[in-house]
Amino acid sequence: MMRTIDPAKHEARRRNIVNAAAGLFAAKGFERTTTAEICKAAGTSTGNLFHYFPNKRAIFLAVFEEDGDEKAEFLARAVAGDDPWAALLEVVDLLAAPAAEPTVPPLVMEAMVQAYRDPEVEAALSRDNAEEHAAIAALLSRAAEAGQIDPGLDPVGTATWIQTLIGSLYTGAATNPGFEPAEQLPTLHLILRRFLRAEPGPS
Amino acid sequence: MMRTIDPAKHEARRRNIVNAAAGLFAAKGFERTTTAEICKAAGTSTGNLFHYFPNKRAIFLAVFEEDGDEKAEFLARAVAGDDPWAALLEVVDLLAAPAAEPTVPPLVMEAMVQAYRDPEVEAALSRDNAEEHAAIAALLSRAAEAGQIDPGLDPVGTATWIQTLIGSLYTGAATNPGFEPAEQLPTLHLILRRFLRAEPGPS
DNA sequence: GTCTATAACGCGATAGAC
DNA sequence: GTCTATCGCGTTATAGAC
Repeated sequence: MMRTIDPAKHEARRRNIVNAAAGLFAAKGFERTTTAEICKAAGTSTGNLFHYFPNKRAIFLAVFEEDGDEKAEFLARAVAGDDPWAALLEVVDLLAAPAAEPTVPPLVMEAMVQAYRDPEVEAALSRDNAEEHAAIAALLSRAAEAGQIDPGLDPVGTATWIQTLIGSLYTGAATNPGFEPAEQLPTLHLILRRFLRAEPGPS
Repeated sequence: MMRTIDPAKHEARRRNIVNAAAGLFAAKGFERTTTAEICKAAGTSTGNLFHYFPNKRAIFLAVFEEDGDEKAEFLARAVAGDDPWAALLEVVDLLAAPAAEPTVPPLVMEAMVQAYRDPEVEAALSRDNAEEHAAIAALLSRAAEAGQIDPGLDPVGTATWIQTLIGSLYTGAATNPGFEPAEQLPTLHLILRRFLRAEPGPS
């Protein structure tokens, strides 16, 4: 008598719940989304939902616990590449890409707000942030050595600014109705090019 | 027997409630702040609170309905000034200044999130946004005419980017613990100078 | 024995009657 | 200005299906 059955079905059901919840969290926010709504959207029921997750917060956290591995690999490969400047632009594009999906920017906003009160959300976000920051800072250092960017810039502080510039695509998409992150990418590249590649120069 | 009393006292009491609520909204967010807490913090009681405001949302809205006049004046004066580039930097500093106050960034985050669902909040924010955007775009046009910045930049799109850059100071302060907007202002100026004043140049 | 569904509890918040 | 009715939420206790 197969004791524990297919973990595949378990995962599928779990994912189904997470996906349904993600849509609701994006549309209505965490607190205004009720567990009953999640159940209805996922086609399941209360008892079942609390069989997969201990509480509502755990569902929210699960939304953001994905695809960490692929990104880490990509970042590692980029840092190790030959052309730091080109790699930097690729990293920027990679990190900016999800902003074009309609549900992601509101979810990111919600996560930033929740990170304020919930230490677990805070931890999850800062882990991701630190990973990206390290990769960007490393690329900036290497690009400076290679003479591709202004060597006078502090890699740590500059990396933070690049992250906030990418973040602007998310906040912009979440707040301005007509803001299309994909359209803004060329401008972001232009800003970075002019900011980073500028001659040290006077004043 | 004076029927309707001093509107001054009314306003003071109202302001008192709004200020107390603002602190709580900043610390705990809108939904997690209870009307009872607001009452306690404001030193009043439930019935009295609902005498001044119809519901909790109205209190939240009142937090953001202030000092509109002074800012509008300042913007108008800046646009009319002699040196558009200097005026632009002054406008940036003015709009960035509140980010240094500890309670403001979380409140702004909360407002951006609430603007998604609440049309009234959305309206209030976009009114402010449009005002600032118009001023910045006008300054960009004048600075381009005066040969102070790259004339190839689209004033409308560039103004939006400048707004998001300023917004980064708020989101950065709200998310990164060690992020000090005041310290980042010089870097913001540097980014703007290099981005905007660059020669049109090739590539 | 693992998964799913129903139903109900306790809590706390809003709002309005007094 | 106090007090409290009403309602909706997250959660759990209980019981049935695969």
